[in-house]
Amino acid sequence: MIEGMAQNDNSTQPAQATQLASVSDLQGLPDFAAPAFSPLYQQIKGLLLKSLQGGEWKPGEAIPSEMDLAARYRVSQGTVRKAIDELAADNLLVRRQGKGTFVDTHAEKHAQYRFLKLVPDSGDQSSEGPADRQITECKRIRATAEIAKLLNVRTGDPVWQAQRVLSFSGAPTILEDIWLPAAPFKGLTAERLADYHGSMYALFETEFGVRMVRAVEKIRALPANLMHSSLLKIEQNTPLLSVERVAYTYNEMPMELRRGYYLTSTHHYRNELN
Amino acid sequence: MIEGMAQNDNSTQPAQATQLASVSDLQGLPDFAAPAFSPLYQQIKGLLLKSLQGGEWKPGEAIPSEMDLAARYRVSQGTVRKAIDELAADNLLVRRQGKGTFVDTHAEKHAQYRFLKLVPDSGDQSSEGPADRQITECKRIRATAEIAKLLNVRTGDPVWQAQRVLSFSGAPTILEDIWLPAAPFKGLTAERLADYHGSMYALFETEFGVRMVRAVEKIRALPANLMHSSLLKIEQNTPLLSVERVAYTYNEMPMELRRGYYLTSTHHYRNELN
DNA sequence: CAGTGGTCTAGACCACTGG
DNA sequence: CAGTGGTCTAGACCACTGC
Repeated sequence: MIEGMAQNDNSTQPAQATQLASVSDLQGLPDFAAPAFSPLYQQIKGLLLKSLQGGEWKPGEAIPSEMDLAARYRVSQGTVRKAIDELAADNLLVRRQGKGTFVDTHAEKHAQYRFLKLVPDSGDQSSEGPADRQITECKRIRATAEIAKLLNVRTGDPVWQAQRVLSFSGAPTILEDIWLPAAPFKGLTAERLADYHGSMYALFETEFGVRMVRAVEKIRALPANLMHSSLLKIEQNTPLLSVERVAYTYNEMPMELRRGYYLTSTHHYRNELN
Repeated sequence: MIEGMAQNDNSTQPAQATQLASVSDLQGLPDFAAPAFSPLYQQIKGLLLKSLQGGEWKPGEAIPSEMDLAARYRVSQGTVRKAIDELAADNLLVRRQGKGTFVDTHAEKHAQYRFLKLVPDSGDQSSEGPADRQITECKRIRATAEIAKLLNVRTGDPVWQAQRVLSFSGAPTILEDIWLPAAPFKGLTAERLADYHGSMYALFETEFGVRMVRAVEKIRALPANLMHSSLLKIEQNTPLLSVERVAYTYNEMPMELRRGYYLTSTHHYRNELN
């Protein structure tokens, strides 16, 4: 099927965008639905995405060269290039001049804290040592309606519930409650969480083949309750930054719910707006 | 000088990247300094940026067509295109197929709340009416050392200090303290702030020619003090989201310091991570 | 219909990496 | 040195806008 796409009949004329049979044709959408023109490079992007999801190329590995992909899909290098450009912009791929294009991974220095935006007030991330991680809980429970909805599973489905405390320079600073659908994370234990050296998302990739691609956070201020105060060693009602994060893998599939409580006396959440 | 750049001597061969005399040559940097190769399209981007800063094209206006710019700079359309692509990605320009490329502006629907990430918990931004804005203060003061440093002016320099309260559906929700360097905002008054229909950044553009391009926020949780509680009509010590924002115009020049205090009982700060 | 941005190709050369 | 991504060009045609 790959072979048949976007073939150009006239070899002296450059090929133009060729429309594959679109999904809407098969679904019998009404005529007033937009014809959904999609340029060639978007279709290529879709095919690359499918290969990434399917695990044809694993995190950290190189994908075929632009020339190879151009040959495979029967399009020009420039078209492949544009597709890869977009995937690189989405942080799914990483280009390295002279070496190749690689599947991005959380298991690398540059992406160590990709989703953690809490930084010391000094601004110097490296001034403080690596975070000390303490797993305080890891058990299998049944999803409440609320959790189930956010994780896109059914109420009562099995999910992992974990809790951990992160300390910087010995000071407990972050408390996190984490929920994961049980199925994709079969075999998770507190030990594996505790023993792993690297970010939690790197572990998800390495041990379970689940790559987080995107996340959405809802941030609030709220007073520390009894649990917060005892685990973070602060007084009750101390204002905490509440960060509810839903992380998604490919296909907008939610794979993690994380409720973080950040102590912001010596750190702050840093955000850039463009 | 524009005419002389990147001229191609050989008309049968495509031109290659031509290196203009670089700044470092003039500054006599040591030899071990990187030669700072910069591709043609980056140089074009720089020239476009200079025209934007210089006000050659004003917010909302169309810039010359890609073909015109290619002719002006003596490069191919593709090279201009790539320069514009980057400026569009930075939200400095907006492309509109069939119409042209325009200087982006805050004075438009799609950018109305570009820097305000507080949304109602319902998620439906349009469910609540437009914010009710109440200016509670606008006066000229002398910059404290702290304010001066963030605004990149000298301690004691004149700055505007304004305060306002935003209410959604009648409920006070946001309190903002705002500091602006006095010089670029000559003639600001509480009336002008109050009377203007549109975002504050749109006013800055329209009335003072100051276009905010980028901003950085530091977010914390803190307890409401007396002032917060009275202006937002809440109890003291209610946890508030504290959002300190520094907004920059071209050239990384800070032009506004804004300290926002958000009530997060019915709203939350929404952030997307990629 | 002309003019704009958007897509696609083919081919050349440059910059960088590693054997 | 070969192989990779990065830049640049020239030219063609497509999609969209507005007169």
